[in-house]
Amino acid sequence: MASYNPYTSQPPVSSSPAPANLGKNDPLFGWLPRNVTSEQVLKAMEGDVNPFTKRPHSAQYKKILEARKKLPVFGQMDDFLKIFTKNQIIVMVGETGSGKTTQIPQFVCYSDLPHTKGKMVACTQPRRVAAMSVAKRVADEMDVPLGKQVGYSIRFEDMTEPGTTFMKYMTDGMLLREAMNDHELSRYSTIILDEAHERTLATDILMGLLKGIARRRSDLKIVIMSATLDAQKFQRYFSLEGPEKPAPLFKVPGRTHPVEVFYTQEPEPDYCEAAIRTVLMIHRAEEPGDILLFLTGEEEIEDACRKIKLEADDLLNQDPDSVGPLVCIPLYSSLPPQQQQRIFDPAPPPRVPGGPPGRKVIVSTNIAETSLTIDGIVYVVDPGFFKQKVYNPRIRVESLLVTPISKASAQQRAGRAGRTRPGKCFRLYTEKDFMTELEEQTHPEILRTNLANTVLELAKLGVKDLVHFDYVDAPAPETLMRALELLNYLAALDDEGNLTALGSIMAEFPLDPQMAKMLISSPEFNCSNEILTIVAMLSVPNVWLRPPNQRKEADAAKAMLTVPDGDHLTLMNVYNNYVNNKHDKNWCWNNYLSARALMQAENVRSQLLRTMERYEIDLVTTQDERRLWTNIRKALVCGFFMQVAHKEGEKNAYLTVKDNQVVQLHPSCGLDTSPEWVIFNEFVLTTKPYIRTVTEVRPEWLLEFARNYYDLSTFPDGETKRALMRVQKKRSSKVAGIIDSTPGSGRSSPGANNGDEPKKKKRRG
DNA sequence: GAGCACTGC
Repeated sequence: MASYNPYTSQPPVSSSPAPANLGKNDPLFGWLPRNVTSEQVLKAMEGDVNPFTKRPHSAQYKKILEARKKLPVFGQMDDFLKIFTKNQIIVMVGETGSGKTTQIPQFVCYSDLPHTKGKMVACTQPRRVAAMSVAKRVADEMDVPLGKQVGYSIRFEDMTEPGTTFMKYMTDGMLLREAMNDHELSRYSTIILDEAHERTLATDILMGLLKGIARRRSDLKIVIMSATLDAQKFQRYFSLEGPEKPAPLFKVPGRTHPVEVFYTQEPEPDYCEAAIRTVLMIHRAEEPGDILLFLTGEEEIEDACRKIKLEADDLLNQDPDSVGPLVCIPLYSSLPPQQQQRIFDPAPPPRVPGGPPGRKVIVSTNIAETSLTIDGIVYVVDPGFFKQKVYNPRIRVESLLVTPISKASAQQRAGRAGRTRPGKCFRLYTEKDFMTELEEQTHPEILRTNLANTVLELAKLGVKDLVHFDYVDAPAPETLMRALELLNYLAALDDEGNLTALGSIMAEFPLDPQMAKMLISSPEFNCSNEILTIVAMLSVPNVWLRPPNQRKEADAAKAMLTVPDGDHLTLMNVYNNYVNNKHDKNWCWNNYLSARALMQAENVRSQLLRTMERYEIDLVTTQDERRLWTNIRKALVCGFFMQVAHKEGEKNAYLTVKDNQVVQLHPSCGLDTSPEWVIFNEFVLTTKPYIRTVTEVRPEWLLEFARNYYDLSTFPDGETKRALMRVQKKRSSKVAGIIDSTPGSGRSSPGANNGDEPKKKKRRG
């Protein structure tokens, strides 16, 4: 045998097939997959031939390599490779600036050699932009074109080449999707979960899955990358051989500058006012350097920017010799990208040459804590609050609450001051409160959210017992019960909790179960074309723009597009008009519509259409408009029968069916009457309990298309139940009238409204 | 008569 077989002394955890024989001049000649030394890797990296493409390394490559060598993680390659060789699961901690996201996956590729066995290395990210930009960087570092050996996969964009790509960055949600149709994730030899400490829903579910897969697939290696504070928890969670053997930890220091932290002496009663005062104090008294202030939402941010600007201009006029000019830049996600770019503008120049330098203040939501990094920040002002989604399973409502941040979050915020040079962080709470009042970690998303979608995904992932699934943190039983109950009513799960054929298709759609059910049912009502549009519109951010100084004009424009029969029909009408106006941005602008959101809706619509085609769900429509609208409203009932409210009393007060929550129509609602029965897309708890995106429905549809849920014997007593009973009585006598066609036995008169004809509308008010 | 923390499929 001429060539050496590299697999004879392979460690037991691997069961990979033998690679193609390598010639003596191949940079990988003689390497033992998963038993590669740092000497071998360094030699290959510094060699003239790219070991993965067999092409000469470019000059650019060598330059980048020199920069990579300065990263803290690079100096620990040897340690990493040793620990990777010896273990199936590793927990790795690398602080900001360590280079872990770009380097560790490359080290893994050099050791694992996935391309020699037809496998891939995956590295997940919580955000799309991160997956894209890191993949681009790593492709450059490995001297390959993006989308070939190194690629990425995110929703709407697959930049990989089957058979060529062996290093794939992807969003955590995307890997979860793949797992639904490949329960063992068999395409991957190593899976790296990055930013695990963020505890997104997808990462949490992946951790549970991977723990199970690791037991069945000894050839799969797993690397969990996280921030310091969470490492122990993950080490314990991934101790496959019992609690006394936690998963090994690999730790890399960060490369940041020290940040001095200051606390207030007393608690601040008004954090917004205190924040503004602190920013101005820094501006007056501290060395040059930009400021980052964390507030909780758009309104607070815009208000603070106005006030800071006013006061700073005053200071500049009073004392131009010692105070420089100041610009204040708001930052939150609903700002158009162009305005978000402003955060990278340089600070303003001195007002006069040689005068005091200018300063930039960024007033931001939590988006600047994780998603966006801004270089040049020297001062952080942290009032200690953020808006958090919380779910109340009892009344099935998610709401946003201003809550104190966690210690981990406070640490992260402070760190934003030390990216380019030593900085300062001003915390607007006392040190005692920091020590005693703040939680260690932010609650993971799985504990704060409606899990209907997740439970359906888990069922599709083959998890039989959802309650006893090995969660890193188990959700509240009531939240799981609510999800199981909804999915059972939607017929996605049977009474034993098993996934039905319908549920299996529902899970394929990137939609909430109610919307998936509605879409799948819609061909029966000859309106799948329209329901598809409505579902797409409901999946994107609000399309209505309402600039503060043009509210009247915006409302008038909205009225022109409103369909008084229901907000769902209005959404469809907006989309159709958008398409009829050739997707014109100016048309959007003139009608106070967000072109960005409408483009997104179009994108989502075409993705959903592809899934429909895959499952042969017909795209059909009804020609007659009034008939079409009725059919659409019937199809709505098939998904949203649990989100129905009944008008009770005089003053537009509604009561949700079964839950008996008192709610009102949201002021954005376009109905011109207040109908007796309405279906709603969401229940929001803001200043009052509101139902938003509302359409009128007929009670007989509820009884007909959602028989199980509208089994009146399960209803609490009350006006809703009595009203439904009257409808039921009428229906049964109508049915009796049809069966026993004796004249006069049926109550219904000929030509009674059968639901296909429009009703006359009463004007409200 | 009111919003819209942030992601992801």
